[in-house]
Amino acid sequence: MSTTLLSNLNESQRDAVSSPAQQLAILAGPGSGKTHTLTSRVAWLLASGLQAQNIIVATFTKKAAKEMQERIGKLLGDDREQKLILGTFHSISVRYLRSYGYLIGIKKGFGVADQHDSETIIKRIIKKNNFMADPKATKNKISGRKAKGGWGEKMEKAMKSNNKEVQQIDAIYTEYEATLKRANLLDFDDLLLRCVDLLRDHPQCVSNIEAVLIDEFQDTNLVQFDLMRLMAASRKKVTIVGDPDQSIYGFRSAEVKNYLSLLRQYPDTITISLEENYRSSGAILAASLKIIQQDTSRINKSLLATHTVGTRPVLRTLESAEVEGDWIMHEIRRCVTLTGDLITYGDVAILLRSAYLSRHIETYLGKAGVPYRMVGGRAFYDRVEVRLILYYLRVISNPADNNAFAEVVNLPKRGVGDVTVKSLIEEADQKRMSIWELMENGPLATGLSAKARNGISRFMKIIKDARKMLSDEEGHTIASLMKHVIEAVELEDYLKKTYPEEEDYQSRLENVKEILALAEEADDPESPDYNDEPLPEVDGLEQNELSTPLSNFLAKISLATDKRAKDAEGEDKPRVTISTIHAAKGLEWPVVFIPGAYDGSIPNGRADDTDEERRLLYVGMTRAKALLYVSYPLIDSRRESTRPSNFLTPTSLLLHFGQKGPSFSKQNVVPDIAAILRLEVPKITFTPDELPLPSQEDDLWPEDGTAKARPPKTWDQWDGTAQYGEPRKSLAHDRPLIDKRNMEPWKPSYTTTMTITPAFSTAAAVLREQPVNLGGAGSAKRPYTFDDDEVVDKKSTKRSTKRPDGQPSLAAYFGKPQNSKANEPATTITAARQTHTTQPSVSLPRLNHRATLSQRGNPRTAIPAQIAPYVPPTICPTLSRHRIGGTTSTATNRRNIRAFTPPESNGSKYIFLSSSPPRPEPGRKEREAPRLPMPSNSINSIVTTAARSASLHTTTEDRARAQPGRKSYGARMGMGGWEKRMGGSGSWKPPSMADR
DNA sequence: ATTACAACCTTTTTT
DNA sequence: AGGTTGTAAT
Repeated sequence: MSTTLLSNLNESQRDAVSSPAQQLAILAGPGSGKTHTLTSRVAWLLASGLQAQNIIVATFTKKAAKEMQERIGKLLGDDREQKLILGTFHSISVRYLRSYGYLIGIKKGFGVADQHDSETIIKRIIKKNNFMADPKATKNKISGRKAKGGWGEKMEKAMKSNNKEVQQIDAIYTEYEATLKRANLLDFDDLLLRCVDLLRDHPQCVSNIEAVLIDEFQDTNLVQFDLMRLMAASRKKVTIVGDPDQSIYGFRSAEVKNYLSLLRQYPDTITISLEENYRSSGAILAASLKIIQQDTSRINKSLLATHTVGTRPVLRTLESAEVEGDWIMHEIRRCVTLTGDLITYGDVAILLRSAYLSRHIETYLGKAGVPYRMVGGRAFYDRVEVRLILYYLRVISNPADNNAFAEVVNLPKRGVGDVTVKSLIEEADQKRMSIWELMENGPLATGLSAKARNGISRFMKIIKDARKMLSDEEGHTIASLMKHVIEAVELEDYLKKTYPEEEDYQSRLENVKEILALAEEADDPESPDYNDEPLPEVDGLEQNELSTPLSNFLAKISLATDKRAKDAEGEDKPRVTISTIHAAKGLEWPVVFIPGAYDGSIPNGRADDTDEERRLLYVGMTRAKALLYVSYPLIDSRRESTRPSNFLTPTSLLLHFGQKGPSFSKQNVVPDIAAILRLEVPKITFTPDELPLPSQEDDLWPEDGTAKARPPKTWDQWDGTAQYGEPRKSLAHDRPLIDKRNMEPWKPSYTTTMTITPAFSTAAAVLREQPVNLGGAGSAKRPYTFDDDEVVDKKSTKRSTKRPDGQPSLAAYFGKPQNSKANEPATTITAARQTHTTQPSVSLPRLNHRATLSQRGNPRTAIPAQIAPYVPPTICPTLSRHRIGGTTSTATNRRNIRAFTPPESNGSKYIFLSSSPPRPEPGRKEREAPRLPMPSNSINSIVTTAARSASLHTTTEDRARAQPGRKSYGARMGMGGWEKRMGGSGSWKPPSMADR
């Protein structure tokens, strides 16, 4: 068992999983197999004799918890994973509070106040007191203080403080807490704080706990750190996994410093770093590393590419946010079309700093018929119809919940307006009771109109009826309560009236059904309701259930971040994903766009921690496997002019980005993508005329973002984009952009043998788009578009003599010592490339093949064994397939799940290599604790790793010729096939089955 | 005076 | 999409 467990891991992962250390810190860079390692660690602990019910695994998101449980389940093969105490910090806290909360005076049936509730309460308090504070900011401040361990002494200081603002927040805080208490609500921070109280005062609750494992440790705040310590108090066996570079929740009081606190708290902590990246191309990693290294205060940590260098990331300037949307749509189409079926819509993600930035993008995707789904958009639970039902249930569960009462007393409209509600709340507050009690008990100071009074009593009647059902012996399932509400408010009629559009109405009805189904699931004792095992009995401690099935159901939903984007019909259809960067953490896609990379957006104007904004960009970039596009408009959606993000302007970045999308007709672009995705290189055959694209190149918009007129594109049916020079408005957005064929991803026809002719490429353009363009003639001409004088003016002269600091030399890329003359190989490359581009057409490699279509019509094929990329022994096939997060398209998943057979050892057949050579790791065995990771030469290591891959894997004649010294690396990996193919003839031929 | 509705403006990130 | 503001209807 243990051997099987470990055989799926690389060396450092194995060390981590099987470490006997009491306290273990795993620093895991992006794409390093973090989840895999953590799940294996859990399995390992179980195998070594720990009991599942005595292990706590805390994650940060519900999604992560779910995935973790599934993966542990798969690893174990029995049902023990069900017994783990596994969930988000918040949900684990709720479980403890439910069972033991009585010990610290928590009242039965307590509810959870979510973000929205907290905000409305604060808003009301602000209004009532005529404060000028911003509710959201205030909420964050209050939450921040609570997350730092409560109000305590700080409040006392504040009382004495003369600072008006502090005093104000203080007043709001006091009233806010009182309101929550009266309504028997705990907010998110309370859940953690109260649980800390509980475990501190009654450590017996966790006396059974044998091990505590924390995921995404860099996102924990001080309270969560305390919680971890308290949970682990009895055996002090702790494993944490995290990456300081991916700390993006500082705004929510996450403390990167917690890692240091850990070392202080447990001086014997062993730290192990996972450095190999199994996700991204070398070029993407190199660029990402450049970004994150701008933060000089960070713990330097290296990142080692295991994939080929691949195509340079793109940094694109566009005229406006609108054009940016249009451009993204075209680039997506270009990717999908020109790579054959290597890339589908499901492989593409658009990651945003802010959700609202999606507007223009959605418009254009919608117009072009590109299917997409929005993650982190309005959640399922935020839909009006769902909220209505849930808030009714909350009043039913807890009539003292004024918030919920106010939310739905006039939904649907019953003639109870804002004014009435407001005065009721105020009176109730004054009398220290709930509105409900107020209405039940006493004479009202508030004068109510007959209409309002009538409306309120109709509302209360519905609630009372439901509560009668609740106290009845039978018929008090959650679903039956829901049905009662749905009927009583005539929800269907209401929805039909409010949303007359049939489609809209139907989808809302679907949501109602969905929430009903959820309730039925919760009612069903048979359903495998994840994570609802009661806490294990602890000797000498009584559990006292504080929640009812209903309140538990509601609490769970409050904690559900899970945007139920379950579109049953769309499940099979690949879709472009649009998401915030935050919500994309832990996920990966072959192609990633990061639009809106302008100053004010990233870094965000409201953010006060620039380093965190930078990390956010880093997280976004490292989601990409093969292609990465960063872009910014010169005019944002508010029509204000912008400057590119400061993170992207340093000179040292120039080499790492291209200015526009790659030329897919260049011979290594598509094969490299295939290699990174571990797919067969598609056979691409079509005539240019048939291309459902206005251009094969990313040349529809000028690279500097100006609106200059461009030569009209001769492409039938194309009418939208040839009109540069017109004012922005006049782009023909409302006309159909593309003809019918484009509604579907293009599929290659196998009857026509064809080549792609670069329609508008000049030699210079082609040069500029070389996947790894390191400053040859093409880029020297008009290197980059930043309005950074220094760069534009000096570069062309400076480049050949002296490099700006931190700018890796060409030599570095090719693995030569830094001090060798850099421009020598450059000229050679240039010459070779020019020779190359004099050929009229460039063929993409043709490979015979295409096994039977895989399940459910997915036209893509996994790599058949005989042409599989070579994998060096250290890189385990399953790991390279590992994926974190499970929400990319099913098509993607399917492809990745496919068994991968390492090739037999006849190297000469392998064509598109991936993966870097094994890296010797001297001294790794005698690891000492605690150890701050990494020598600081990580820049070099990534660059040279990338360089080796380049020379090994990017298989063009010109590059091969440009590097006389290359063979010293190359021989190792069986270049025989290439040697033969290149044969010295000078005319490059794509590899094909004919060669076999 | 209160409520309902249409038109406009503004959007950080989330358990 | 939410919130705010202005205006018509009750």
